[in-house]
Amino acid sequence: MLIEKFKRHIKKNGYFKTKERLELFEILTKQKTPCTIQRLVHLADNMDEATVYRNLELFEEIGVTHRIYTGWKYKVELSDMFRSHHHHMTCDSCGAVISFEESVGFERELRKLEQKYGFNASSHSLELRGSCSSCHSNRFA
Amino acid sequence: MLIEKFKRHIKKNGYFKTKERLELFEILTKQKTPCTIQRLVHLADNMDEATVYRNLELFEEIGVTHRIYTGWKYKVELSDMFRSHHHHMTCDSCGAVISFEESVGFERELRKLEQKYGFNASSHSLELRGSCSSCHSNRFA
DNA sequence: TTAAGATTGCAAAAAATTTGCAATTTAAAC
DNA sequence: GTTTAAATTGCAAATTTTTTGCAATCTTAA
Repeated sequence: MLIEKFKRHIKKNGYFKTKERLELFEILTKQKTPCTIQRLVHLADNMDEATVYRNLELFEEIGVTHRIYTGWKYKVELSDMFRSHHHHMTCDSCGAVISFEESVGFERELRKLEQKYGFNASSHSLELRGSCSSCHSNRFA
Repeated sequence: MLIEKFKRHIKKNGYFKTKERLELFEILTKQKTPCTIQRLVHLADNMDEATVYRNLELFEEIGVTHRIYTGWKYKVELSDMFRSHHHHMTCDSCGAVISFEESVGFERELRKLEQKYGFNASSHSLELRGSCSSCHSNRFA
């Protein structure tokens, strides 16, 4: 269970496992696409805004979540620790967010890159913007 | 000259070429790394904050700039129209931002991806986070 | 069960962004 | 060059987002 892993992770990092943190995590697990902070504040309506902010910061610090920039705002989603590694394509016309896994070929390119620059990548993000298949097939509709 | 191209682009889109816009553009051309909005507001200290915001929005709308999420904030930089296509690696320990061009192999993967999902990508961003060569070679210093 | 320390809610402050409007600037027509 | 209509700016105020201090509450480990 994800939630169990989360509890362990929180403890391992020396923090308390509070009902607010569990709930915020639950909310995050339910999201199909990355979520703005405002939306999370809204969804977590039984806890204080400040608590949401403080916990999102904590989550990011201990690697539970990460932020990505999709469309026009940055958004939050569970990190690879709790969700399989993936990237996004965002449709500028309908707003759809399509997640995809990265290819072996892409990983290989990434490794080449790290080698070339002596850079040690702990994470990476790849975001595409454009138009999804249903939007550009309806272009003249 | 970049600035000439910028002037033409502004006109082509039906907007006025004001000294504020020219100056903001100049500032952008001088940045070696992506810049937070706050920093731009600071650099453009002879124009009103609201003007900076309004013009950055305009620049984004007509494709002069784009935003990327680097480190912890999103930042603004000139788009491919005014700067050669590239991506970034950000060092989490010293904050250095290294720009790199994308490889042919990577482009190929991208095209495969578009084909697979019928997605028409008008732009994409790839951001790496991690530690740069000088930082991890000094890890034990 | 208790005590120490972490976390929360609340209220207020600070920071970031947006908006309305009068004054100014721009571009195009004369 | 003037003139004129429309776009843009600066300013002040409003709004929205994020952060902070602190007392009350909750969590953990003993």
